[in-house]
Amino acid sequence: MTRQGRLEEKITGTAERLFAQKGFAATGMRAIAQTAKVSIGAIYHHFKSKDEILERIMHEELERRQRFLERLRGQGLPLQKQIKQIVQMHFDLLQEKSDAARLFFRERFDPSPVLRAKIQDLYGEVAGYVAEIIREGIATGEVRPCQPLLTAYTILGMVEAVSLRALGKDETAALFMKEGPQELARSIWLWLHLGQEEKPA
Amino acid sequence: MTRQGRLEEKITGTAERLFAQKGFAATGMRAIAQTAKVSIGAIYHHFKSKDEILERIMHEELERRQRFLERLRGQGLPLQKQIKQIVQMHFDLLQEKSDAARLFFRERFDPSPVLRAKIQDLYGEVAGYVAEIIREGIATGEVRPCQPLLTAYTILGMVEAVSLRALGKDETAALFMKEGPQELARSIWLWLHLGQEEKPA
Amino acid sequence: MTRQGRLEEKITGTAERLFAQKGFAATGMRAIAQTAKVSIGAIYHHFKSKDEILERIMHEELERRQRFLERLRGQGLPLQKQIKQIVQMHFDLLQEKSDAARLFFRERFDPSPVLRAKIQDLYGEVAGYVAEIIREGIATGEVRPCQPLLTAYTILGMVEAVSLRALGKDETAALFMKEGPQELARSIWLWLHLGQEEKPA
Amino acid sequence: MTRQGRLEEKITGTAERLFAQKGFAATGMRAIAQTAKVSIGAIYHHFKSKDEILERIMHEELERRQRFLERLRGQGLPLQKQIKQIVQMHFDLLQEKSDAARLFFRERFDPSPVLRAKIQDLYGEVAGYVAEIIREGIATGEVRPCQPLLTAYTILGMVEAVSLRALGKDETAALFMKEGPQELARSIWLWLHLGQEEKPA
DNA sequence: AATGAATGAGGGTTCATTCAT
DNA sequence: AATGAATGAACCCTCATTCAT
Repeated sequence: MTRQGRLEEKITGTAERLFAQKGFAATGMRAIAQTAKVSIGAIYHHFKSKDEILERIMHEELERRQRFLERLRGQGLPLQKQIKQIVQMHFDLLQEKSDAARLFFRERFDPSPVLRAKIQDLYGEVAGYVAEIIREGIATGEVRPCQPLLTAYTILGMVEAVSLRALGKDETAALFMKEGPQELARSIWLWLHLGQEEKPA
Repeated sequence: MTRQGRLEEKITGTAERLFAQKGFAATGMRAIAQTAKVSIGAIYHHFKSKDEILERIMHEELERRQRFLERLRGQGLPLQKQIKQIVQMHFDLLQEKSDAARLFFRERFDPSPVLRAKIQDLYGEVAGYVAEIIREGIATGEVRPCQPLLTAYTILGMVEAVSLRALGKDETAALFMKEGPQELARSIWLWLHLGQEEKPA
Repeated sequence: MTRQGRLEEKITGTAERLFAQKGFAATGMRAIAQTAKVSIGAIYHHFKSKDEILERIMHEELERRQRFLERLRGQGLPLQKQIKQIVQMHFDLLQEKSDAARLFFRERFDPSPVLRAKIQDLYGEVAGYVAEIIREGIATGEVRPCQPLLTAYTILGMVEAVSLRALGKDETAALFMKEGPQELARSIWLWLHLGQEEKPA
Repeated sequence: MTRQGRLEEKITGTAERLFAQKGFAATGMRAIAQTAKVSIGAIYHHFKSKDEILERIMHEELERRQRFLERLRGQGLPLQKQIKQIVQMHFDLLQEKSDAARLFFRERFDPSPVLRAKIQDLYGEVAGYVAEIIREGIATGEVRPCQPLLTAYTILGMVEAVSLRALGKDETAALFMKEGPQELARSIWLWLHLGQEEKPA
């Protein structure tokens, strides 16, 4: 059992890295086998197909995010704190498993319809959760009136754009990785919160 | 000349559609040739490689945006109006050539390093233009102090996230396509414009 | 192991024949696979490329000659006998593996620069050994003074010209195959040995 | 007419060079067309096929040698002089049209059966002529007893080996080109002539 | 559980040649 | 006479996957 887990992790870990570096389509099973120092037969013993490897990696990554959101939901934190936490989670996962994040950015469209649907569902779930927060904020008067779901997508877009840039290797990327979370959380809160005073002005 | 142009357009048009649907890597030259009702040889007569087809499509699409921005620059519109126009353009092109847009969202990471560099360059130009607008806004006091280029990337990220969702086929997508432009333009303006009064608070 | 060796031999054997008949460039991998009743994939499992097949054939053939020469070297035969043996070996290998010999005559110029260099190196080794014999002959006074390496090349040229003609299917070829070895050995010895008495004349 | 000739020469000249450099199979029609600054259509207007280009080049080169031999035959020169002339011709043609010579060495086996037969015929003719000279020499006692045709092939082999080496670009090649003809002519004569005194010894 | 030899369809690309202009 | 766009078979090679061991 432990042995099994070890081998599977070795495979998914290697695949994650290679897929992130060269892309799913461009990474061959032979490359995975050789890099992971495992026989091709062994891979097929644990995974039905190449698609399944990607699926397993993505699935795990998605679950991680879902678990986080569920935990967050139960804590009843104030709105501003929740936003901060969501942004922070994004960057934490980015640093902790940058390959998985990179892979996530790349292969959002490529995989099998099943997996693609799964990914879009999760994305929708995250967006829905954020929209819910916004909706509540509007109700309590903390947030200016707006289309909640659309605004949620907009916020996720901002976070993603900055994350993506933060994955680079230059100084700007380093700066983004370091200051991105606070700056974004502050900006977003500002933006949601303050808008309401502006209209009359 | 006209004949040549026709054939090349037939090829790029078909390729654009297939690449957008199945992905660049998963689309074979044979598939392009058969779908476009053209011989493989003819394709290679006009394009050096499969990469060059993608390159040409991307190049044209990005040039379209550049041309628009240049025209916009010459009109001397007020800042808020310019932002609105840029967001609107994004959505217009999205509706007019949804395949190209979809393709652009996919293959930003996949193609050969050369092509990737080219795409990033052209993308950088668009971002640069937006940054320039922001810079001017800061100078006139209309925009709160910020790093213009990074803010530009953030804005493009917002627009992209909403655009991407708008490409779907459900109700939400329709809603985003319809209300996205105004809502985004308003949001972005708000965000850029308002921050400055907040700091002292 | 045995299985592997069998398959590789089947491939090289078939390739040897086809290359010799139609030429390296004109022989396709499909033709080799079909003739050898082996899948294309199997060929590529054992050989990195088409070039490598040729390389392996050539290498083996040249090694065969090298092994012979090494054995010969250890026997300490008189010079005239050694020459006779070398010529005889040439013709024996010609009869035993006429395809390989034919192939050798063709493709000396065609293959990739890398392979060409390899072939020339191995050829050079054979020539070097002959040159060594000549050098020893000069030292003992049995051979007239001459540039040993160049004389070696000349000798190999003589043998090759006759061999090549002997590969045909007519009467002359049969005659050459039968009388070539003795006649050549006699001629070469004569040529090397006798020159020295002439100069004074 | 003159125009035609010019264009055809331009094509054969270019092809000769390219075939000699990269080999017949590896040289494409497009490469010939571009290098010769001629359209592909124009080539096909003057030559039925790629094979025909090679055929025309070879044919011309072969005829050149035949004409020489016929002229030589009519002159009734002494044996030694004839050998010298034949060797000299070989080297003259080598220097004058080194590409054609190189090509001749390469593509002796590759071309169509028709052309291959033609080449072998000429080779046989040259050998036959040399054999005839030897036969006469034996009759007059100037040459030691030997198998004339076999000896002729041997001689041609020597000349070829040295020629081939002389086509290189190093110092040895230069030396061979310069001294090869005399040295070879002397060696061969020596060899043919002197052998007879040896046997009794 | 684990191996890696074997499969063969399909990949992108090149080629000599044709033919409408 | 001359052009070069168009053809499509064939090129070498890679691939995910299977299966006997």
